[in-house]
Amino acid sequence: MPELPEVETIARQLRARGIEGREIGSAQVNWERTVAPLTAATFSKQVCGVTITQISRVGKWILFSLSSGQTLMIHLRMAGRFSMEPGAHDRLILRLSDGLSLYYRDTRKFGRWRLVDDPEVILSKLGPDALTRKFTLSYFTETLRKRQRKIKPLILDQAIVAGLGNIYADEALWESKIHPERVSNTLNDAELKNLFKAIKHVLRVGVKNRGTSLGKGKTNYRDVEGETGGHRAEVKAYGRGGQPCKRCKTPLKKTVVAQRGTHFCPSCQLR
DNA sequence: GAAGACCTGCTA
DNA sequence: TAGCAGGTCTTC
Repeated sequence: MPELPEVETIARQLRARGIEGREIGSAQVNWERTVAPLTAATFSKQVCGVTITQISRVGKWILFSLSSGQTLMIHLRMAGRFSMEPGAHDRLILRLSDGLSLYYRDTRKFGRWRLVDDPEVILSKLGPDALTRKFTLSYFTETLRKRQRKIKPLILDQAIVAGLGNIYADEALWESKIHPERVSNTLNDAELKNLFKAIKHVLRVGVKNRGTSLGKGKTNYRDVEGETGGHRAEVKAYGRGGQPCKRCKTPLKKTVVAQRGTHFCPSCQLR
């Protein structure tokens, strides 16, 4: 569930909570696959006594730089979240200096904590982060022209551009009036530019609103403080099948594209 | 490409 | 009870 804006919100809040500079006294791993391929014992041993020097984000990854020289790379997948308070479904707990604890909660157990010597082993497989200057219009244009693939799965592909997930992909396509099944190399210059700008726009606004929370319950997105994201009210396409388009009033359609639920306006997003 | 796997919980 | 969910990985 968390995409770039949600992950960025969480990284900012972890810094605001003073996690940087704290030493890990011990790690309690309650679901061993979270730290795979390491075992819980090896993971705990390797992070014990190590200080978290810096917290950053690339795409949907959260990076904890460690004083040991290693990097703890965390991917929240569908339902991972952090809390400063204990709760149900805590899969990993870091006991930090000064009595502070950091709780990693993950109802669906999909999230992964990777302890690596060199983060590039993972990061080099990603395309540029959508909100950095590395993600340029010329890169985007050249990359999409070379491909002959439906546009929605292309912009969801983290090796092309890192950060978009199913919500913001639908939002960016709605914003730029492009049908999700358009084939990438049929897009003209104006369309490519509009889509590029829309991707940056929807993600920036998403960050400003501290992410998007939809449904209810234990798998719904919450930030570190337990708050829902404020972007829900700004969503134009995702989850709005059957409701009127906010541009032209035509009822939006919900279909499946590349095995993902997809929401679009059949009137203003032309194929 | 598509389908299944990994998981649990919510909704219809 | 079946179907679906904000993500990715593996295997056809």
